[in-house]
Amino acid sequence: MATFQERPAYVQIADDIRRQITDGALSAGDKLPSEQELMADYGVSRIVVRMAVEVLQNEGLVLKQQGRGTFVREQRPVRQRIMGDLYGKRPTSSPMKRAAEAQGRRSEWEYQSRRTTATKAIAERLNIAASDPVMRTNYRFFAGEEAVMLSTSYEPLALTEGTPIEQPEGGAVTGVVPRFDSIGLNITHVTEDVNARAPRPYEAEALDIAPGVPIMAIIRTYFVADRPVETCDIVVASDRYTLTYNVPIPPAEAD
Amino acid sequence: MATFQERPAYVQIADDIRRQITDGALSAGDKLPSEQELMADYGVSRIVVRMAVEVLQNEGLVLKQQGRGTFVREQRPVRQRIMGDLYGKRPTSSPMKRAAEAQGRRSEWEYQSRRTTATKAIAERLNIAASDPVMRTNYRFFAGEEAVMLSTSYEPLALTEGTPIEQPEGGAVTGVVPRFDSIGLNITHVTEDVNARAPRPYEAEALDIAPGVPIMAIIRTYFVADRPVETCDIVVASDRYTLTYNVPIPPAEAD
DNA sequence: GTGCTCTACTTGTCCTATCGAGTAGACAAG
DNA sequence: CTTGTCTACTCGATAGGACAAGTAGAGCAC
Repeated sequence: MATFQERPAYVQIADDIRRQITDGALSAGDKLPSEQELMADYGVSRIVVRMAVEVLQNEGLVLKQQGRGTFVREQRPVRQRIMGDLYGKRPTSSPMKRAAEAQGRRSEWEYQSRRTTATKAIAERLNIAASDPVMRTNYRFFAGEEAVMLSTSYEPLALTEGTPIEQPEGGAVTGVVPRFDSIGLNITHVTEDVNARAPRPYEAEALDIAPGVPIMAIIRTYFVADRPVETCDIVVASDRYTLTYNVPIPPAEAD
Repeated sequence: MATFQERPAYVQIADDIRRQITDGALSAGDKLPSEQELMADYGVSRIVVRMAVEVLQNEGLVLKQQGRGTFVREQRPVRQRIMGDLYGKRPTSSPMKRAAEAQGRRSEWEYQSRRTTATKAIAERLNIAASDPVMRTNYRFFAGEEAVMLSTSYEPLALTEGTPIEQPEGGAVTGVVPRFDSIGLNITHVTEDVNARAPRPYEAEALDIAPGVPIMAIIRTYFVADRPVETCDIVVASDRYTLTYNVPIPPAEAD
């Protein structure tokens, strides 16, 4: 019997509009027909066209604006965040500052540091005991007016307490590597665990993230040999940032 | 007058359920109340509870299943894809194979190679002329039964034509680095540009991606000094993979 | 010209309703 | 005990309607 299962109308309409976007019949900035027009064009009720357009918005292809209409989104992750691209040079400032300066932008950020104790998850990442004291710093990075990156860093106070770098910001030296260099802890490598997910509501608000745009969540940890000295949760909007990693391939060993 | 703008009912209901999930009142695998129950609980119509639950599904927090109910999703990116963690050893097989073997899984993949010409975008990445001949290979990688990664690689035929590695797969040597080693091109480094976005419909189907789960799109390019020799588009589901990068920090230069 | 209001158009929110389709458990038939 | 069927419950798709709220342009008052 195998009744041919017809695909839902809203899916077919979404497919049709998506094809127009990928084919270029509709390009970035163009206005889609209004809901009334789409209802007439496809001969369906309003809920169907709303579901179709919502599919496209969740795919990040269009942006609905109340009172104005629905518009094809621009696809443009303009900024780059570069890791492992130091060309053999040890950094003398923070990665954020370097990336901004490389693109001729002023870098600006807000921060708030606070003494606290490690949660279980943070303790595990720093290889310390849960409830050991840490310095937690919340950052908001800006490019011009808009916030582009959120970050929360954790440093074990066992390492920094009483040193000039106990406070991550406001001292003479900026950047994790130079700061730890200044107290004789020479960072050897950094790991980044990258994942993507939909933004939490407060992240969407803080970073002004459009519907349908996921965020990239980075867990970064600095090491001195095998000992973690700083770990950090970073959140960036995927429509504004591309993460770039440059990984050297070591030469073959001589046997 | 400043009429206090009450937030929409469906947003408030979504907030309430989200809070129950983050607080642990509802944990992974738990079933949410049915739409009928939620209608009664909150005193709203069905469309409102459906909109509320849809918000949560788009955030990746719950999964709706027709005929069964709505369930809190598990948050568990189990697999890791590790780059730059070679501990000084030049790889002798593909990264995919190494990651699978490190976790005790068999690695399996399908592929299809085809001679074609470079598109403008690919030509730019390989630093060749548009419409120069390239070998394109589509991959689907599996872990057990499920597909976990899609990949499309491009190699300039100007480099490989007539050599034993003209076909990326099926030869004696596997993995990009060993293959190019075998024809005397010693890869020096690899760059990866990472971005996140909602899956395209065919990607969602091929990788069996649940609603609300974004993908990570990686552009990987292998270089011999400054010359690109292979470039590749990789797509992985963000609920199954974490990308891990290990970046060495070079020692300070002696002045 | 400047500023205001009015209006038409757009999407947002929410309602009642109906039928379809997938699931799972109860239960009867074998 | 196994198998098939029936049924209650679940979410999916769609119709048609109402009013709210944001936008932009026309046109009027100054």
